[in-house]
Amino acid sequence: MQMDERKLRILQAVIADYISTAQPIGSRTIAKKYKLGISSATIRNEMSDLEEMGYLEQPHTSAGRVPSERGYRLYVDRLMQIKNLSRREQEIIVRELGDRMDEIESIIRKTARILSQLTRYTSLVMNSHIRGCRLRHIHFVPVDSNSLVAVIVTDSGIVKNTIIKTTDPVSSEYLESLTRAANDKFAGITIGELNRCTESEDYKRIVYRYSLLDTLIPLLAESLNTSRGEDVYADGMSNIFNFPEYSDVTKAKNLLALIEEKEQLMSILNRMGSGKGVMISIGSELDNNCIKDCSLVTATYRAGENEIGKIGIIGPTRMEYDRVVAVLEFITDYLTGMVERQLEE
Amino acid sequence: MQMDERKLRILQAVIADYISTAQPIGSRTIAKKYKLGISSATIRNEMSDLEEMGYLEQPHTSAGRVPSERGYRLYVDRLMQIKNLSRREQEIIVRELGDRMDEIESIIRKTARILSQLTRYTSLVMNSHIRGCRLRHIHFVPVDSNSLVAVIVTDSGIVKNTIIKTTDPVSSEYLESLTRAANDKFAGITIGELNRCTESEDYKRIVYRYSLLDTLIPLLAESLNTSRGEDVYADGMSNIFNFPEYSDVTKAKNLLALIEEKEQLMSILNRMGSGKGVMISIGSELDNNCIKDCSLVTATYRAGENEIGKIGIIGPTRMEYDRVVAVLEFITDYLTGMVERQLEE
DNA sequence: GGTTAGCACTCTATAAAGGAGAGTGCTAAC
DNA sequence: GTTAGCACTCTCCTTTATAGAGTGCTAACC
Repeated sequence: MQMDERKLRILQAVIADYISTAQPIGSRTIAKKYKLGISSATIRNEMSDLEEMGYLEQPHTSAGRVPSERGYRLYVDRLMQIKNLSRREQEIIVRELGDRMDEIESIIRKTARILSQLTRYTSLVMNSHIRGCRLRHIHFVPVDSNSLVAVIVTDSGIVKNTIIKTTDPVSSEYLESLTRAANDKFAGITIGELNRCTESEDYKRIVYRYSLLDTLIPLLAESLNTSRGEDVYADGMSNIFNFPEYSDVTKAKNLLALIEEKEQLMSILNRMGSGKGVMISIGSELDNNCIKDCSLVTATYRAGENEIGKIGIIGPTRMEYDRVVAVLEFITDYLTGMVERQLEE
Repeated sequence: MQMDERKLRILQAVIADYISTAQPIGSRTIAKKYKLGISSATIRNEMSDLEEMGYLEQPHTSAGRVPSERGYRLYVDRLMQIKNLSRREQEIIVRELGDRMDEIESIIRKTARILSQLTRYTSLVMNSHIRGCRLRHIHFVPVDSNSLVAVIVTDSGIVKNTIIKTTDPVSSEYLESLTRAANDKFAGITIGELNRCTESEDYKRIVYRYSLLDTLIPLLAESLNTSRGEDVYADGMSNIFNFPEYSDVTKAKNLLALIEEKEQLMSILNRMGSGKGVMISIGSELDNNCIKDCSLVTATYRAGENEIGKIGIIGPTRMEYDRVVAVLEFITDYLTGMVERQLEE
């Protein structure tokens, strides 16, 4: 059995119809709705072939057909045409996100909100490790006699702060000179290098003068490098109830529980690959039992070569892939542009 | 018709049983399970009275009875006995939360996680406006030529940062002197006063020397005072599926959608009152149609007289109030203690 | 007068039975 | 290779019957 143009067009019609109706599709429906110039009987034969080839499935003998994971895979790889966003949708994105880098936390939330509103699915936004980012500024700010805040500004405009407790009291004057010294020495290196730089001659010289740094820098480096640096935010979770596939409560619960389990969710997102363009994982490709009837579509945005974060949409395998891909591409480009403008300054 | 001891005990039995079984309770069940020394027929008569008085309801003629909102209200006000947390549960809380004030964001998440795990309901954690908190330190940290971060540390140890864009380039030396000047003048006043202080003579004098402050302080004050200062975090949303009342998908969707709608959720939390002790709102008392079959139990934690935040549990009106109240009381006390230790330092 | 046993009655939930409808696969004709 | 026709299959919905739980009422009891 081999694939031909007509089979592809029938498969495309079945998938398009199933995505919009969630009902098994019969040969007559295809014959009526899509003017393929062939009768339902012919379509019936072709659909039977497509089933044999593994692209369609039958819920039961006398029902229509439903795309299989393999069918969706073929669809997203070869058949679907990515729709451009309407002018209005683009305007919404630009208006909501603004054109300047704001606080990272705020961008994450806004992005998640827009994603879920435009797609009507659940959106995920993850900010990655900032290991690869370069330190633009570091500031030590006193809190009380035994604790201080280290404020880090990276070249991509990300601001982070970490509370650090010290054993001995520290004066604010001392912190000021510490700030100056740290900026002199560490500005420009990457966060990842902070870990390793404790070996360098330069470091030893400066620690000799400012002994507290020897405690601070490792603490800081650790805090920035551990999982705390990574985080994932979800929005539009109630959207999952828009789809009949989640009228089964246990399925809805599974999905929701997974989304709340940030650790697991991040590992799934991290497995998605971070090449340029949009990544799609369908059903069992996700390799996680809780979401075996879900699809995940993600895109990575970056500053230069550094991955800054991932955005994604999770929903039923019967997903409007064309639309979701379009939205993700647009928003990723927009975010990347925003970061780049920031870098240029 | 008037209430007597026996009616109260029957009501208590009905509510306790309904909370654990979610099934309408019949007179025979009460007679068998709870040794009240009276027959089912007597109980039947009493239950009929309790219904007439508005404390019980009948789903249909030949079913058992279910507590009404009024019944729950009486129960939480007069009947329930708050259970103490087990040693093991207390240990979990202490272990997870630690004993020192960490970053506020991290505390919020941990608290939400513990709350939902211990109660098996959905937890809410809100941090309130920090208007009433006093400024301990303010620091301006350069980001790039046209933007800076204002880092605020309050006396209760809360750290906040806000990105501020400036029209003209600012040197980091200038920011340093600005930081010194601002600390001199503003340390010790409350965040709320930041708004009003622009009228004072002192302020005018300092602005005369550091003209940029005239732009920064209002921006900062606004950013700290607007809704951004308030935030609410939810955890354990998938727990709602543990309860048969949410096997109806539209109900689950309603609740979930409300929890995602932070603005509305905060206004509900803010309406809850912030007296000492635990507040309970049952069903229509919440005055919101989406959650008219939910109950919300909240507690406020504070530093001195300032409200720092609220923690709460939302779930079906058939809620284990006694347990939830115990958990909330314990955690609020614990958080308050943590803040106070911080203040003493 | 309050309490209780007994019983008829009501209502729901569950299972069984009987179409209606949609879709298929096969055959035979084009 | 394509198509019309048709018997067959399977689900879904409605109807019907039945079991079970619980009530309210009455009459007897202490």
